[in-house]
Amino acid sequence: MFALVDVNNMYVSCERVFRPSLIGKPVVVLSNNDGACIARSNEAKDLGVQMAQPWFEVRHLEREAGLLALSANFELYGDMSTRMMTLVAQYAPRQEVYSIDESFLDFEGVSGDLVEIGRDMRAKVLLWTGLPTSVGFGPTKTLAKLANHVAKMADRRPGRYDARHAQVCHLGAADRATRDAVFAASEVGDVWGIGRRMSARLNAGGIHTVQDLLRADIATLRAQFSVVLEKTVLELRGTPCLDVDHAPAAQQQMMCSRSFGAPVTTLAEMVEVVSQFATRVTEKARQQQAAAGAVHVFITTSPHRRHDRQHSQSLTLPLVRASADTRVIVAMAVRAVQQMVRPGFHYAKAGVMLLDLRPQGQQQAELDLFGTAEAAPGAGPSRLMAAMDTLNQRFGRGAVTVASAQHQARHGQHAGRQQRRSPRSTTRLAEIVTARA
DNA sequence: TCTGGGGTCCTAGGACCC
DNA sequence: TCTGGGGTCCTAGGACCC
Repeated sequence: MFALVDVNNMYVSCERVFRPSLIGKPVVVLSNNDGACIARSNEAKDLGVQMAQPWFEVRHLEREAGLLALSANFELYGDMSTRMMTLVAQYAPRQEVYSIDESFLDFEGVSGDLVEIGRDMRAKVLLWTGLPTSVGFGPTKTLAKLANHVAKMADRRPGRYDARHAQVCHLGAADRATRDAVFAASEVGDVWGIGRRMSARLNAGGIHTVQDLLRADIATLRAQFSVVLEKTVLELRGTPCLDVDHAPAAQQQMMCSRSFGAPVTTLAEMVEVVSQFATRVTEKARQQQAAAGAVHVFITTSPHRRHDRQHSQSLTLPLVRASADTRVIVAMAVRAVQQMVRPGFHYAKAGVMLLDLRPQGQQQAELDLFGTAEAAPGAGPSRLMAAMDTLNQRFGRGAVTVASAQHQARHGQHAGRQQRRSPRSTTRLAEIVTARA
């Protein structure tokens, strides 16, 4: 039996732990430039705020309805996530950390009443971290996900699902009538793996609820959609197609991208920002002892500014030798933007992606054919890069960087607006919570 | 004025192989 | 006149996830 445990409205809940006055109020957490809502409290959802909705569209609710907005504080969320994951891992032999706020647990071989175990786990996470969670159990990951959705909705929207499912829902133990009631009350779009596009197509074919989907002919579904949907339906029927991935393979790619606080119009500015992104993503690669085989860079104007001339372009540059050296990656990224940036455009976003990641130091001997060995600083863990990482860790990001990123590091003009960020209470001593006597 | 930042997997089509 | 067929690998793009 599988469980899916996740934190309700994760980012908002993290903020509430340190600012209890936010409890019960409509709260959103904003993306990097304070641009869009990336997390909403239930109260904010009830006001009609949508996921990823631009802040300027809902800003009027600040006055009209007391909506509160905070800048994202990922350092805090990441740390809270680790605490919560460590706690729930103790309840089952195998865990897959699926996202910052979600974890699959495999209860194979565990005896006892799972609903009771789920309630105990919820209570402990709440007591020890302050984070409210929902727990769903099912014989497949997809059913555990659905059960989790039911647990949350039964708590939030009494009437849609049986109140007994609130907070902890076990679809694997439910009798047939109970399960059917859940399937009939769930829309296909509520199912893990069925997004907006597929929902629309399924709806057009008369399939609206999970019950409809389970009654449909699976071969036809596979032919008209894909094996992905076929697997999803099999999982909903109780046939496991997906296992808990407790030892995930190393990442294949990683990215650093950002929308700009102000449009970038010149090559010189673009070189600065992209150098910064390249620096950051290479740092991340080194943390995972990975080296990149290729660098992918993209730049784009804002598709939302309809009156602007649009330009989106990307370029992938292969590396002769895999590298995790900031100088090498920045040089490639700069070369890419030099080929792409055109005058007269207002660029709104750019990103640097490292592709074809492999363990650092794993070099193929035949590449030395090119005689690049002595000029290949990315070949192993470089002392220079290690020193740079240490300095930046101690003195703050950007303390030491490559020259082309320097201007940005000093001025941070494209670093983005983040005017509403809360203290990083659990990871910075200087920002620790003060209790009044 | 102002619109997130990460990832994964699957498929189709082309290049290339024998 | 008539010009193979099957396999693999790679890439781009699309769909999904949070």
